[in-house]
Amino acid sequence: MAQNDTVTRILDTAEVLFAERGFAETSLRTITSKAKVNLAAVNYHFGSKKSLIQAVFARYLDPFTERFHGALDELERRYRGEAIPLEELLETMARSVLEVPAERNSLKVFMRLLGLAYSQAQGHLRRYIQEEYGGVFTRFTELIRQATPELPDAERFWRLHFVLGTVIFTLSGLDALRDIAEKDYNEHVTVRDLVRRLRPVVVAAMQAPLPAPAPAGVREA
Amino acid sequence: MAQNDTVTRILDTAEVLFAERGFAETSLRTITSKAKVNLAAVNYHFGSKKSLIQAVFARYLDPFTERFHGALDELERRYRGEAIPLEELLETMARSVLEVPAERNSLKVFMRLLGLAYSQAQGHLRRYIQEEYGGVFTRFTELIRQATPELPDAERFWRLHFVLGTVIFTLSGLDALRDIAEKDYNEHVTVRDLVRRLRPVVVAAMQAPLPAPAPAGVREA
DNA sequence: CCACGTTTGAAACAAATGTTTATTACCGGA
DNA sequence: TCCGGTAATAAACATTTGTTTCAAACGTGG
Repeated sequence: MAQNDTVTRILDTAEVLFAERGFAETSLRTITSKAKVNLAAVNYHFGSKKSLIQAVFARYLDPFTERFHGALDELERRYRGEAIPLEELLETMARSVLEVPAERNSLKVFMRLLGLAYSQAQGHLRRYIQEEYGGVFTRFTELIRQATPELPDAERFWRLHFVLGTVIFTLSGLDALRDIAEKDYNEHVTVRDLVRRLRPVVVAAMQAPLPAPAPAGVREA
Repeated sequence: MAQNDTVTRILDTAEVLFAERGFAETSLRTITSKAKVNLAAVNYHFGSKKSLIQAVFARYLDPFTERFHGALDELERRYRGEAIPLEELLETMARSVLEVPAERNSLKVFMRLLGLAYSQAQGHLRRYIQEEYGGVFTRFTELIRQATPELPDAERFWRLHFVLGTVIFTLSGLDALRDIAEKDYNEHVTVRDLVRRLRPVVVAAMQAPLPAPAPAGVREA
């Protein structure tokens, strides 16, 4: 159990430091000293810093995709061929996201990591996540397509990313925002609280009227 | 003009490198070599890397805040005391954002920088932007408050950040998304195009029905 | 044309980074 | 008990980082 102990201690420490400061801003020495393991342990157990970063993500995304796939399975079984309602799909995704880190206790970290994965755009990370977990996302978007047949394909594509942006952006920047909200409105905000607030907004966004058609003949660099 | 030339050449090069890779991932040597200036020039003209980062932001945000303040002035004059409609406010903000980098030609860079400012959370950057440009944002949110009297204060606060998340997230990650969209839907997407698509979504998000009240007595870490 | 403050230039600096190397400690199975 | 490989440790490695130094080049006002 000694090996496992070192490995998980590294992962536990790394994930919160990454979430707090980003990848480049977190050195292996900071991680190992805080985790009380030897500096060389990271390269011994993971091979490199890149691989450590990927391992941190895998520890969240592996259980998530499994859970999410399972939830979608049940949803498809329940609706046997019928199109699954949009709210049902969004609800299921939210529940799957919320359940995973509950096994640990750091939903906040999970969200922040997702945000970093998008913005920091460490080339290797984006590629890794795409190749490793792109499948479940493809499946989800296909179900969304069936649930919103009135939307043109391109419009649905963009709206999905709009709401994805809302969710990831808000939840990953939660700490900073929470401070302001608590000071100004004197209410303590939990992640679940935010999800409750996000629900009607996300649904409204997906069902908003179509935009005015693009003015023809306008060019831009 | 020799000094100015070096300074702007550094800024021009730095802003696109920062936008592409982030701050920590961009070394001064990369900047100066690409800009064809001496390594020491950055420290000579800006003092430090931190100050260079702030200068990059100032070059966008100074004209923006000036323009935005002016646009809000005119709006208040036009409505002389009446509450300004929500769409009008959002439209004005969008226009102000779009106009600024048009003077240069890198709206993309501007958006990406905004995204980084949020996510990378370099302590000093957040503080700098807040102190230097917090005023215009406060003014804007107050006008939004008057335009949406039906929203509880806390709800409006969060929704503003929801839509802010949508916009910044989408526009700052545009390049990656554009590639997918172009491949799958065979349409070339411009920023102005996205803004057109964002408009109804943002309005719908702000006007979505209120969320169900929070279940009482639920605690969370 | 000269002198002086400003800007550039090449080199060096100290500090920090990810990674590698030997050496030692550990510990379960023959 | 002793042997095997696995894991932990301390030290060193080569790079890369931001910053500083000091001399040379520049350009402008007297």
